[in-house]
Amino acid sequence: MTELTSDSFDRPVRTRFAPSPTGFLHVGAFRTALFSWLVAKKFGGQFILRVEDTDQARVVPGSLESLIRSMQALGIMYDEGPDKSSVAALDVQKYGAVDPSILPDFDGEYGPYFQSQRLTRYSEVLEQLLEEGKAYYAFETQEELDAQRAVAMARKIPFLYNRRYRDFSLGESRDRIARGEPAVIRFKMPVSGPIRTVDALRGETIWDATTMDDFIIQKSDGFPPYHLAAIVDDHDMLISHVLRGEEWIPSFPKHVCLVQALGWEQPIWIHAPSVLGTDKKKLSKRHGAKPLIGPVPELKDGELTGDFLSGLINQEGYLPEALVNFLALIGWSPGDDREVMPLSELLSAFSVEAISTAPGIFDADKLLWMNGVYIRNLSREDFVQRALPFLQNAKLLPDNPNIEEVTYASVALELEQERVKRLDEVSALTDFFFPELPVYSEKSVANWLRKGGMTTAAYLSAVASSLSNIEPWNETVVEQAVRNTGIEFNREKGELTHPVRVAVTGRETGPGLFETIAAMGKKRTLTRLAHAVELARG
RNA sequence: GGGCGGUUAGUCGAGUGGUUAAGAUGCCUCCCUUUCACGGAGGAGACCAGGGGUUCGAUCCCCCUACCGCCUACCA
Repeated sequence: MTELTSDSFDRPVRTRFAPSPTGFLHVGAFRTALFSWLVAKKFGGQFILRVEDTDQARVVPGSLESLIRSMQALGIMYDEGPDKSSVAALDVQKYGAVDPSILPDFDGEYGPYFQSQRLTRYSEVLEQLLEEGKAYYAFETQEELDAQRAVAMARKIPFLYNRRYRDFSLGESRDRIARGEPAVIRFKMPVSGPIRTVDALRGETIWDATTMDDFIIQKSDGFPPYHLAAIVDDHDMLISHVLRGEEWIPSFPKHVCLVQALGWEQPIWIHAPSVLGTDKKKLSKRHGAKPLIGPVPELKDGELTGDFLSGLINQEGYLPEALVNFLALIGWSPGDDREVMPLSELLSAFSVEAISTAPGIFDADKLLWMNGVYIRNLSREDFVQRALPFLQNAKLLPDNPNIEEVTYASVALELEQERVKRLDEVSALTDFFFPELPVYSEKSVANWLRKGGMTTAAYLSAVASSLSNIEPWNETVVEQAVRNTGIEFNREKGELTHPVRVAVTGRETGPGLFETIAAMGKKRTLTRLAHAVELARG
């Protein structure tokens, strides 16, 4: 088993997250990025963001900005990666505009960090491989390959490229290219024998070379595919630990052979387990995963559609810190029974060895619980600060509220804090505070207003008149007044409070009755009481 | 079809050649409370995927099978 501590590894620890800008950042990809970040920070190393945009056709406008904003929101930022100038050099049409204020001024020493800007470096490597006879030009067209594949499929035998051009002379190939013939470059994999790979978590795997073919390392458009670009960049960027998703395991031997052919030292390879949806299928942009930051236009059959997906953080109201905590626990655990752990604690508890090899399911119920825990742990001020925008989204608060409006909303918010599990719930929880009259739920009116009829009407009138005289208007005095009236009417417990609650809030559940009344103020309370008296009379 | 990876309650997961197999979430009950939520106390829920070995003894070690997943592109 490869040693995993930084002491046993003579290079500084550097890890990377290397997404392709083909959509929004979702929880599955982010979980793996988080693991990478944790490894780097655990050993005082650097975390790099590298954009894998070698497939130019799949670049989606806006995905780059969404990616960076999400990482920023989650507090998992890169030490090296896209900066103002490298982003400015991008085709705005293709990548979408990126607000420069979210970008760092400098990218780092090993850039550029966009693969599309590293083409000359790939050519160098390709040239070397060609010269050393470790790679070769191949002239099949896409159509020819497709046809061959179809034949193999029909005969139910595995398709392997026939290596037709493996031993062609380089000179002859170059002539054909000079004549304008399109070609790709393929890497010479061993034709037979065992290929050994070592993963830090899963140990050694022996692969049979006869089941592998000579894969493409330069496409006919001149771009390298992932297999080549990632290997070159990981080397050039001095990546010490390549931590990626387990979907890369099948191509692991290709990467190991490439590194070997180039005479480079293997990084420590770590394949983290997938994050699955409730249906046990891997979460992906196309399957069940939601964006961290939204809204994001959905990509359907390669086309952007108007079905905007909502963001977990800014629209559904999950706290970034709760998300980070929760996600860290999918595929990793501290080894004891701790679960609610802020980032700093996650960092000190983290270890590569404790990463699991088994995929984990994204359990939305448990996330909801944990989000509630984090919301309750927020200071009142912090909670209000974060919740206010959700009230504005719901139009309960104007876009430019005055001081009084903010103060009133803040008090309402504070009363609901311990009940909130997602920030977007605050509107439904506090909406009755705002209009002159709340929406009276039919059920509540029937149960607590109409049922008592004239008796209830009399009781509520008495409550109203008693409240109209009190001074000062605060929770204690309000409670005293209501309770005294209740006693006069021989009411206690629910009989005493429920009709009043329904009268002033329109519903049966909510924060403490007296603090609610105190918060709403005298005018609003009396207006509602008067209305409820009418409702009770039928 | 082939290759690879995975398998401890619904879910997340700890764990060890001998344990009553942690804990959390979700569910249920009770307590607290004016209600809801929070909090507190309990409860149900796992033949440790199945079958063979090895062993005095296997959830743990080995083999086989099943199931699930991933890859099988001039995508990443």
